[in-house]
Amino acid sequence: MSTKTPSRPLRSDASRNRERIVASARRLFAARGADVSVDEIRRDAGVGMGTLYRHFSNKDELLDAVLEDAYGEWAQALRQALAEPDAWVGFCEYLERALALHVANRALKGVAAGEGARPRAEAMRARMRPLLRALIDRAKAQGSLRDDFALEDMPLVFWSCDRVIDAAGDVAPEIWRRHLGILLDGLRAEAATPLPVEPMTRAQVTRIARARR
Amino acid sequence: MSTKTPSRPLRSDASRNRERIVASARRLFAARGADVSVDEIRRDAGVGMGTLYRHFSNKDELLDAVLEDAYGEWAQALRQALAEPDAWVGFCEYLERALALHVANRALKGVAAGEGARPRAEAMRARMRPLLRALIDRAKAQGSLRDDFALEDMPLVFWSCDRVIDAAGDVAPEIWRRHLGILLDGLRAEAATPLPVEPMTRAQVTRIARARR
DNA sequence: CGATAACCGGAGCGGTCGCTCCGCTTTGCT
DNA sequence: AGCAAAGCGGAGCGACCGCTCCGGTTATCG
Repeated sequence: MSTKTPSRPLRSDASRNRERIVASARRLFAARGADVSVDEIRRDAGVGMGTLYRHFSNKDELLDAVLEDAYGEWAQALRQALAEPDAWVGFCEYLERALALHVANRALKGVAAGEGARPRAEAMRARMRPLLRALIDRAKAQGSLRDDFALEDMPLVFWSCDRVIDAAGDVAPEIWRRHLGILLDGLRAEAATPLPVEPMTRAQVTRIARARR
Repeated sequence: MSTKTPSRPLRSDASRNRERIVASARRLFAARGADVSVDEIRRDAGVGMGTLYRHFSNKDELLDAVLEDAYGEWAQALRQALAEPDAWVGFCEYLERALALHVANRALKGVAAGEGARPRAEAMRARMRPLLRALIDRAKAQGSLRDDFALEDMPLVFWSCDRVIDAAGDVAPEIWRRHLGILLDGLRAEAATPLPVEPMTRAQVTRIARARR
């Protein structure tokens, strides 16, 4: 009800306040993740609670709106990776760029795996899925990515690296690159050893995402 | 003040209640992790809040006491791993057994990396550290574990796998084995590619642990 | 058996959180 | 200029959390 294009344009004070909320939310969510409180955001923006909740019907909607740019950068990282002539390099660069975005914007945590009730994120994942599949297939065809890697293994990589980013915080802000390096060494075709468990099914991935909201 | 051996033995109702609290806590913490509320535990045990807090001066102390057996099993997994003739197999089995314990007892999450103010856990880590170093050095000497792996990389493995266990929950309860499999493939000496970042220092690991409580 | 210290339960405190409600103010059209 | 509608701020709700406090109960010992 609140973010739909209204019949009348916003009153000047309203649109000004909306911008201030978005700016504060963007800054605070990026710096400290999705569990910054709405109260802190509205204080930072210098508005009341009522003002915030007239523009965004709940916290998830605010998050989703504020993250829209980040979704775009994420999608661009994927397109750039596909443009890379070497399939393996492209695959690695995708992960590096996507995770660098997670470092710069800690509210992105969990978005790759589909957590939160955030329709824009859902839409982005749907658009990206075929590209991601292409990236993976291309690297497999090249013989560089291990053949038993599945699209549904992607959440493992993001869960894993996101956790390292979160845990290390400001104390070891670059250590996720080391973790990703080890993981990538394990994803090379030459390193492959039979894995003890089949990948998740799409249904499982979806159920896990749905359970986390 | 509460768990020290008292001058007098506990009154019969007191010791009975203590056992009920420990039993409930063990079951609930194991099933759902450390953030089960103390209120739920005391209700499950059928006692009042006062009773619980006379026996354990705070939640962390209850956790630490209840996890003591688990610490023992963990240490035993490490000793068994060192007894294994093949160094690499020993290394792998240590991780598999330790993480299987994390699945059976979700309150163990974060213990490997030193989170929480839990003295018994701290003591166990101190006792285990030299053994762990031996396990790693032995596997490196054998030429199976990559040479640039450091003791301080261990938290990466536990953070990473714990996160997968947590995320997958009951939907894909075995998928952590797949993740660990990929990670282990990346830890093999033959798979090693130069890593982009130095391992954490001991000081960093300590600071991270201290920050998380 | 009666005294008393130890033990009991749970209401309630002070703190989070996301979110609602409503009396007052401002804006922008007429 | 006047006025209704739109927008405003923030107190406060209800649900959590870990933990404290205290009046009533009960086990244990002389």
